[in-house]
Amino acid sequence: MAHKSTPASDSRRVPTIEDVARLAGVSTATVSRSLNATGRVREATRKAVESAVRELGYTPNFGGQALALNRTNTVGAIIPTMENAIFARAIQALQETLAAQKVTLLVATSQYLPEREEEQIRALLARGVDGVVLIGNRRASSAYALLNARGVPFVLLWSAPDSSPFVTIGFDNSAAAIDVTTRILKKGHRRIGMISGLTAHNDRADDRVRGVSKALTDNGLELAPQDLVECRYSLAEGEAAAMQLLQRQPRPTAIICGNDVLAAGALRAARALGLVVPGDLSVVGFDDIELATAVFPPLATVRVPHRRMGVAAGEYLLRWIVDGKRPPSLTLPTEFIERASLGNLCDEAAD
Amino acid sequence: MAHKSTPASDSRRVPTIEDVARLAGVSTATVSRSLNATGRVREATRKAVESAVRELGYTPNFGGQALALNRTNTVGAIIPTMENAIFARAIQALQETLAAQKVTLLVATSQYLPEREEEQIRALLARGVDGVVLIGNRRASSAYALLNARGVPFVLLWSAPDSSPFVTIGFDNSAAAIDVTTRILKKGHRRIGMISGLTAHNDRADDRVRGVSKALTDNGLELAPQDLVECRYSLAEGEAAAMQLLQRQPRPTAIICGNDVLAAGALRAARALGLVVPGDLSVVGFDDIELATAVFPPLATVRVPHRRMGVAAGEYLLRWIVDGKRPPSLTLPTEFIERASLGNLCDEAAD
DNA sequence: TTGAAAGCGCTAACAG
DNA sequence: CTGTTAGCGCTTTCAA
Repeated sequence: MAHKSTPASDSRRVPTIEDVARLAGVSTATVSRSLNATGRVREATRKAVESAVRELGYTPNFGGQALALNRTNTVGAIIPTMENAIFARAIQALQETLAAQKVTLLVATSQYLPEREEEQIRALLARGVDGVVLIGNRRASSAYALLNARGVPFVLLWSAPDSSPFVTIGFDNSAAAIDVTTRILKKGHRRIGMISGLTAHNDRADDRVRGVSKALTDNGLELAPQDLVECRYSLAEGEAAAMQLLQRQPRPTAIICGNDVLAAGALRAARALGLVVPGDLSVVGFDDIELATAVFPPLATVRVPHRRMGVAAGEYLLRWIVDGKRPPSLTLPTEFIERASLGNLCDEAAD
Repeated sequence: MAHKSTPASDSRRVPTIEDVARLAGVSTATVSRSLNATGRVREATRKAVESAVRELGYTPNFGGQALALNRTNTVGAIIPTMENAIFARAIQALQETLAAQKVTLLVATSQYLPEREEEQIRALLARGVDGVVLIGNRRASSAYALLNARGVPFVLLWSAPDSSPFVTIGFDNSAAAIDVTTRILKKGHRRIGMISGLTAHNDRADDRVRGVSKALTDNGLELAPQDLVECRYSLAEGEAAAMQLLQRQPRPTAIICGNDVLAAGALRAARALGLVVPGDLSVVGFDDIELATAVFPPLATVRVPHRRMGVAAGEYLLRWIVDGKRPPSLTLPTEFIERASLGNLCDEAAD
């Protein structure tokens, strides 16, 4: 008791709601009500509380609040990597959207490894996140089971609904790839190679390959096994993959890449082989990150709705967390961005 | 009481330590001890607890744990931006280091804005982070005051100790810039321009400018106001800045850039003006991110100890959090990376 | 409009 | 080696 009556002297101690209550001459309940604007509080009281808060520099204790509310105001996102800018814009937008509602974003990376992703899901859940954002819609059911067991709302980005019964906010990778391929065909290209990210656990990569393949088939061509090289999303691997494709005889006149990083690698390979882009070879990327215009020639690519996905993910999740009602999926458009790396084979022939 | 005796029927409820205790036939204290390996527990008991945990799918409640321990096992980092890869590798390394000790990393961005950074510090503190990582060592004292008031350990990355009394883990930006400049001078360049990030609230940028300036002065040259252009760290602004420098008569034979993104922009400007790099113009960057070798010609640049800073930040902070003892600062070496974008003016003259 | 008091789930003395 | 118990700081009935 004697201990309780003099804690104010302990100036180094982080102030609690009780300190505020004491200083304002009210109860802790009133402080809480006043701060959270829940329940009516007389204006004078509110003012008193406010000034006590200011004087003490009070901030609600996170643990206490989380415990009492059974809510952490935290959302977790697991992205494959932070090493390139692919997910940065979406994450940034997500963070801003959440922050506007006083919700913090926890970002983890999976390095494109399913086990690592599941580990991270577990970690986020253990930290009591109120919602989760994942990239892509194909993963082991055990991952979804974790989320469902806790009843934590989650949305999947970067993919279209697919057959998946989950909330998806993204775009149709396959359709986008079909569109790209069709445009390349229209330019007169017939020998087309593709460099893809590893499709094994990556629905986006897989869908893009399918799209290219379908478009070719629909036009009486085909994406033969040797026309497709899979590798990790790095400049060096993209370069090596392009080298491989360009060694073939006759070599492709166009290479479609699973993302802009791979495409930049392909550009480097072309240069190493003394090939001129787009004169000897056309290259198209995917994502439209800043890198696409940093290289030369600038990359024709597919612009993906980075920010809109991030914003929508935040909004959907926040609403879901509050009202408990699962939102519908959302599919956004992509846009083909024409740039110098894609050349017109017909024109050239006419040269 | 009647309520308390049947909660197990409530299968949807997230299990608590009490459920585990009940199922294992022990007390909650024993469960806690067993799980946290604090205090001796008989092997058989431990096994029983373990199986109960597994059966219920129990995970400690974050709020409860945070409240009891007065520790969230969370560290926050505030970086200027996620849009380019500059900080990605360090953050990744930091995250891995922390994760190994079951500590989660919270990443926020400040967009290079001091007010925004302070806001984020406040937010992190409100979330009860146990430690904080910031970039750079110059900021308003109010920012440091926030940290100190809460007594939260924090480290500053990317800079050298400077005059700052805080724990710094980084490198000497000025020395690195001097080194770069000296090398360029050795190559015979005499008209040297510089593109810098905005130095106003950015000690790294400022130190790099100082370094270049000092090296020039020491060699009987100078960095005149019109030889230096400041802009934001984007490709487009870097390009515009380079345009400005290259319009001068006589134009510089070398441009030193505050980072690789700016350098990539300079490369684009050179190309737009029909200048060949390094024949007509040399360009050097800073950071050595992947972009440096994605562009053509590949950028000579300064390799910064990204990963080592991230790892050290994690280790220092963890130790500090645990034992309460402030660690010393750490200054790491940088390395000049010679690549094709830097040409030899003497040789050329000799051609 | 306000206060008293009962938890939220967990840990750490303290006893045994 | 294990159980009892007293909080950690906050929110939220329930009364007044």
